[in-house]
Amino acid sequence: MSMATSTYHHGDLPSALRAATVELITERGPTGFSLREVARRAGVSHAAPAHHFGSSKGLLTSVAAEGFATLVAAFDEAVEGLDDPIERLNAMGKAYVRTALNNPGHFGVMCTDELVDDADEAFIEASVGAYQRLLDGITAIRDAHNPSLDIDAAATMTWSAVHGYAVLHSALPGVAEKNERVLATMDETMNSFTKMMMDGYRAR
Amino acid sequence: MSMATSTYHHGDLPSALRAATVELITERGPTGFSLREVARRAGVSHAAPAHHFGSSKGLLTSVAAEGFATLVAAFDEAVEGLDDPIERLNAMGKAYVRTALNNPGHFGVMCTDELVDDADEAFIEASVGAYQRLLDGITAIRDAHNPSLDIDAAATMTWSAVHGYAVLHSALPGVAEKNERVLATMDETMNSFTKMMMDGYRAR
DNA sequence: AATTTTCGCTTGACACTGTCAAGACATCAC
DNA sequence: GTGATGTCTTGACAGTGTCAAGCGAAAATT
Repeated sequence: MSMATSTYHHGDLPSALRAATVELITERGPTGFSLREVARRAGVSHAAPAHHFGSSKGLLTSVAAEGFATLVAAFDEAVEGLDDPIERLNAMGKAYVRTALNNPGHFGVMCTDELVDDADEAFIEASVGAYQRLLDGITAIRDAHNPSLDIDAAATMTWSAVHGYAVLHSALPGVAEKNERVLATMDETMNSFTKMMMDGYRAR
Repeated sequence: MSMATSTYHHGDLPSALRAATVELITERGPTGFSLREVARRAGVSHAAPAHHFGSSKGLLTSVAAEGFATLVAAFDEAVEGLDDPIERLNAMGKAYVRTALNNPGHFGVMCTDELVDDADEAFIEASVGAYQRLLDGITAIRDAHNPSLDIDAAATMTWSAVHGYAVLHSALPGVAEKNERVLATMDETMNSFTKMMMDGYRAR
């Protein structure tokens, strides 16, 4: 047989372990993560994860890469059909915060870089892919509104602002209460961000 | 006798434990932190920290509070003698990033909120004190430049941008190499941030 | 001055953690 | 069928946070 998700004894243990990891971190936060508890939830022995991911860092890195891939997909979906560069950047900002708050298990790992192996290929590819989306967005704004815009500075500030907002406003654990409230007001906040930043990015 | 720093057997064990914690986290990152290793470095038994701080969370909360107090002091020192509101906010932004990168042991704990007890009094006081400095700075800009500026939105974005910048650019461990390079270019980056944001905050 | 209480800290134990080496065992290639 | 491969288990190791009990010095009380 050739089911994509079926390999050997378990079926697709790596994916099951990632899923259990996300579930566990969503419940207890990155601190509450434990390789053995993940193994327990996946119904395998305590040393099974190490076989696939080497160490706990390997597993978390894989989860982080998955998170960045999700983010990239969210970016692409958010800008679909939008032409105006400012609208596109605004949509990406909202998509970033929304993805972060809706996937707290992933997000918590993605942005605590000491949990992650920066040299991992899949991780690098997904994360630079995400940043590239932002750079493209800023470049489009430069082309449309302000030829002398410093793309790196603008990109750094944009990413910092949105990332900082998400970090400061995502609570983990205890997602339900707080994150939903933030999501409710997030659109308006992002609109403010966009307006304030765009006034700066545009030529005067 | 009545030496302020001398209490009992050790002298001032709580402070010594905080110092050892900062040292340890600077070396190995928040993940590498261990209550027993801290006790070892302070030269006391493995359960001594719990006696003063209850749990590892208590110790880390105390370290975080110390970090916010340091930040408040850095804010106040940075704006001293400056009158122009924009200059003052710019100086505060630089002070934030500088403090974060120069005190990575503290900063790492301050901004991973699951390590910290949000209900701790000293922690609350120090952290809202820091945020209040920012609010005051934004308010001054509103008064001087733009009566209709939304203070909360501007404050959120400012804090997010600066915090996000610090988070994304502080490496831990491995401080020496990276953080110094960031610090070298940080002033210029913060000036860009200020310029871009101020164009947005000012009335058009 | 003697004695009790208080407080700082130690000791020992518990269940838990990540990682490593060795083995079991199903599948695949041949 | 036989060996090789890769998946997973088992067992052990040192290390962890936290708890209960105990020790001994200082302070308070008498």
